[in-house]
Amino acid sequence: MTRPRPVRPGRLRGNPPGLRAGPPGSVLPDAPMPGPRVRFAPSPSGYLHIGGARTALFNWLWARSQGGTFVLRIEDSDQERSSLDSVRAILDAMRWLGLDWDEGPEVGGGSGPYFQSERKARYREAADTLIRSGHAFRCYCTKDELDRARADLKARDPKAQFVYPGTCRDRQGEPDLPFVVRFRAPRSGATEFVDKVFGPVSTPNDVQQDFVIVRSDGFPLYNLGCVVDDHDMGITLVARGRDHIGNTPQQVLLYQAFGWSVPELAHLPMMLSPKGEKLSKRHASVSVSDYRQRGYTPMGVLNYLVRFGWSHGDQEIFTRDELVRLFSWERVNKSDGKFDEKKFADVAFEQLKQPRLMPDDEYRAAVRPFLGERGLDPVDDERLARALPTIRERAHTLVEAAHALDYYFRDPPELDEAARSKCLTPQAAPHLQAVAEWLAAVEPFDVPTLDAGFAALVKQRGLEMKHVAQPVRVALTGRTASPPLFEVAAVLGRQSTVDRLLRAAEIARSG
RNA sequence: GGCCCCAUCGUCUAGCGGUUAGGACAUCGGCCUCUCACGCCGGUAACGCGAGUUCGAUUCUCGCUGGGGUCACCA
Repeated sequence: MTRPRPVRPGRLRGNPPGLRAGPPGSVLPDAPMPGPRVRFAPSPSGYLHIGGARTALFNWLWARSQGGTFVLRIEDSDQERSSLDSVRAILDAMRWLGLDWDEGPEVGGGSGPYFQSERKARYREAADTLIRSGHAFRCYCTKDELDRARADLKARDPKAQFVYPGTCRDRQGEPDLPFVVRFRAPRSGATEFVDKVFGPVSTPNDVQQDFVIVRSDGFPLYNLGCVVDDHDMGITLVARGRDHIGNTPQQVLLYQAFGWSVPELAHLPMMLSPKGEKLSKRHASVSVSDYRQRGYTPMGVLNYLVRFGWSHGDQEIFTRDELVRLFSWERVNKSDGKFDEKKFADVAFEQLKQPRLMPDDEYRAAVRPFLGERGLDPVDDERLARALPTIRERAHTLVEAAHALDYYFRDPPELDEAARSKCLTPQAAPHLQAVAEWLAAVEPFDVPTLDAGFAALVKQRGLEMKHVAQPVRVALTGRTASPPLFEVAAVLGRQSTVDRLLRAAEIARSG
């Protein structure tokens, strides 16, 4: 159901030749795809935030489940805060998560450009339309004047809320002064919309003020850019975090002023910090790339995120296709939730652990970079394939998996000092020697035979299993914790197993 | 403070008038065992409060309380 979309190489900005759109607002005749058009519109002022990823996911799921179109738009109208590095980081994280976009940076599409910084003329044109129709006006008040007025009011009445006094509402043109464009907000009545998640929402207009839609530098403000782009790009449903529900009335007002129909709206409950505040990096890792580095898988991340506000009975873990098949707005919750790293870790582990959800070959490919980070590269794929089943249930992340696999690929294994001093003692030396000699000759060299033979050997020497097993474990793995002894030995093979035991016996003898 | 929104275990949630209020994480016991895990069994733990509506409210309505969001030439 999910369609992998090859991403075209090329310039980061703009569209590949041939995909360049006509004037904004037009749709290429050969482009139409049925179904809803949704978008994710991050602001490139940092990494991809985990909450943003959740928003992107819900949009993506809706597009994919309906055979619609997922548009990625970069809201970089604030030049101060935007950076190309951030754009790269966001695109990279989106791809890693498998949230592929049908239109947007690097893939083009029929309603670009997809960077707001390249659409300035269009916003200006839209603002002029509003000025001509009387829905907006030029305001020559400077930021300093307004700030001063704000401060004065605050001094007189600390509780009062400053609202733009309408100074320039009916002022005649003063061509040589810098200006912002303000929307002429209604002062009576109410603005209403129906949210797919929250239902009807109504806000009285008397709390509305003449909000700025174009800055003095000519760049649009969020509400204008958002409305114009969503309209021009043919967006049929806007899904975003609930922190945006408050300026939705302003956007509705803009749609009405333009004479455009309002797209469907769906606001998502917020992901709050464990303490119930707005989630920020003070509380937890909030960057998608952090989880990638920690050895979480894309589906591990997505599974945690999707249950945040959406559910399907008691099911906890889903495949990508299941999510696409099952997702619906009816199942989206209204109440905010708190981010829980422990639960996140468990969901990620659950996803990683089950071969049904993470096939062995995928797992091997995913863990390789982490082995590489440990200096284990290249590794023998055949051995990796045999080693993997022994550690899967022991590794909660790919980082842990790489650690758990380490001694299979490092010869001799790294010897933990505490393990050495505790287990490789002079008393243990003869036992290690005996086990080595037995293993050198035992036939066949397989797990059941080895298990049985070892038990017999221990008994014959009048010892207890636990006293011999640990030295052997340290000999084979360098550690006191590992998969069952002979599962390790079977992966290592006879030669390597015997070598490690003899070497350990040697170390043990010298104390 | 104005406006908007929300309300089931500590957390994520199931529930859509009648249930011993279910699952998962976390937590606490126990089992399994060559270590570590995995797994399994069991325990503690929730409908914020008050009015209605109803034969009957966790579920519907209102109020209260609590929590969150938002009030920029950020998005």
